[in-house]
Amino acid sequence: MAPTTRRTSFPKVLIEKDSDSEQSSSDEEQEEEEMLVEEENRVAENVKIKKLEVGFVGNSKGKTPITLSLQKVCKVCKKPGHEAGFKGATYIDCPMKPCFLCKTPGHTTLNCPHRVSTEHGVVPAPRRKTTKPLEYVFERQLRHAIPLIKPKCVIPDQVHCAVIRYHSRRVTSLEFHPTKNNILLSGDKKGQIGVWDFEKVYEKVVYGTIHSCLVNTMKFNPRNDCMVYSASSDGTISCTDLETGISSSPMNLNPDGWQGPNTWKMLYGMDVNCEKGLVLVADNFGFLHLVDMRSNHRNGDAVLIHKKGSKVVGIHCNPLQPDILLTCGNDHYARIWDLRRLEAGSSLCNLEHKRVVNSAYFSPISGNKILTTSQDNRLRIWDSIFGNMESPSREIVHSHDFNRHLTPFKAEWDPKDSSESLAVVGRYISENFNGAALHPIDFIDISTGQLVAEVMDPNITTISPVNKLHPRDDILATGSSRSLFIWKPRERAEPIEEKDERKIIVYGKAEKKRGKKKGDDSDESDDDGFSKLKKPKSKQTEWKLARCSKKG
DNA sequence: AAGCTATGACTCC
DNA sequence: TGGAGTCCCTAGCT
Repeated sequence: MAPTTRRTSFPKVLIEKDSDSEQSSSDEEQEEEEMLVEEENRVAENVKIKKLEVGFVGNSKGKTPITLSLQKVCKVCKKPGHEAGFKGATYIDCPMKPCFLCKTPGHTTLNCPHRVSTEHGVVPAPRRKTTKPLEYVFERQLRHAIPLIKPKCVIPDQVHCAVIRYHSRRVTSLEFHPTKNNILLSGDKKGQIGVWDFEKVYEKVVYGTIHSCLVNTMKFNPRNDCMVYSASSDGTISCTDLETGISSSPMNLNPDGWQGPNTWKMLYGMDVNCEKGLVLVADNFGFLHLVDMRSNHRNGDAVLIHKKGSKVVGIHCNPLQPDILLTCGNDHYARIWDLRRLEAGSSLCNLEHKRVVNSAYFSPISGNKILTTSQDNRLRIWDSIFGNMESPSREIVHSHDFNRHLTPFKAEWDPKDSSESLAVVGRYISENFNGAALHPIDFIDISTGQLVAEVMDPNITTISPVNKLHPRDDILATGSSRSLFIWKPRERAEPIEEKDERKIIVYGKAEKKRGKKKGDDSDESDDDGFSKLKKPKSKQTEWKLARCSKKG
């Protein structure tokens, strides 16, 4: 049989035969075969072809040897002549594909005009002059509250402490305690919720029975900061007492258990409307549900707020007007609603995106701006909800690709920034930092698109999609894979001493494994994290061990 | 050390 | 409309 390989699926191993006794059954196949041969010949000049005799076929008289050509092809497009992948700590794109960063064809990430170097590329959306009365009111009444001169921002750029492999699955959500400055809550893919005092580092609790899968959002009860609401893909909202770990379920959308994927409801976006005493939560079928905080029971019927059957991933109540609601989801829209007259199709505004919208947040102080993160690798900013909402005020190209194995990236405002221009978001594509492929966490001035800072640590080689800035202190919390990190400004972060187990705690299986043969690791003890090329992933969590193993 | 797999959006037919 | 197939930088385990 002749190989019936399609051109688009060029094989890594070709079976060549010396005899051409068999003809292709169709012209198309023949043509394809010719193209393959042509390509092979062309590439043979550049790429070494190893030939390997593996056996014999044919009749008993003259056995014809099968020769395998191990020809190097691009793992992305399966075509020869180039190769995509890591060269050391630098990733080489496949030139046949559109740019991995801005998604436009004609160039690769390496020479993309939007490549993060000193600044992000900004695509200014057309800013139409409007004479809307609301915008006028905004200019008169609100603009003065926003300082024109931006305050100097302090970037938490050094890891202060960490718990490695704190969770048994990847971290999906983070939340700072509203009053206790040192408490960080973290939810994971398994449904566990961690409570960590990051100043006492070892003081941590993991509640493992609150949910059975992904903790998508956590919000504190504004009237009782000991209680936290959590929305999960198990279809429940839980209300948990952080002191005791005892939780109740004010809502369970899957009371009959698993009846198949078509009926299983999952809860994603959630927020609290303190004025009305409501918890608002949305599901994967496009519906919004309300829970009364006093009675801890459902309030009214579900309302369809996004395309039926599509996932609603984000809900945010306006900080100044809690009845104004911002939602976003898989139907490629962020939508603004008025809670006082909420019904299907009654949105005040629909903000169109090219792909799924991972998050949409009002600005934290005035509530007048909107920042969205979309899977088309763009952050979008609307400068005034009273202004022209037809198109965003700015689009910032930023690498935060969708990847089914990662928690979706969400750009988050700095709640302390009075100018409402600083946002933090993890970066997907890695950069070669002194020979290590690292995925930094970016601080972006969303009023200009400028990259204010990119923070990274040689020990964190995993992508950090979950980030939260502290409501009062200059602290950044990061969830990266199963680990948590607390960042502080370099001048204020206590340097982590070698052998310092007070600041970096390592949990998990690999530690035990490595612990047994700790002595064997002595030959790695000169590993400073920057000394090699792209470090193996397994090195990520060897932080403490790498430091501890430095002796003398 | 290579291979497996958890898993989701999107496109195509 | 829905099912099958595809997919570029994952992370962790065997």
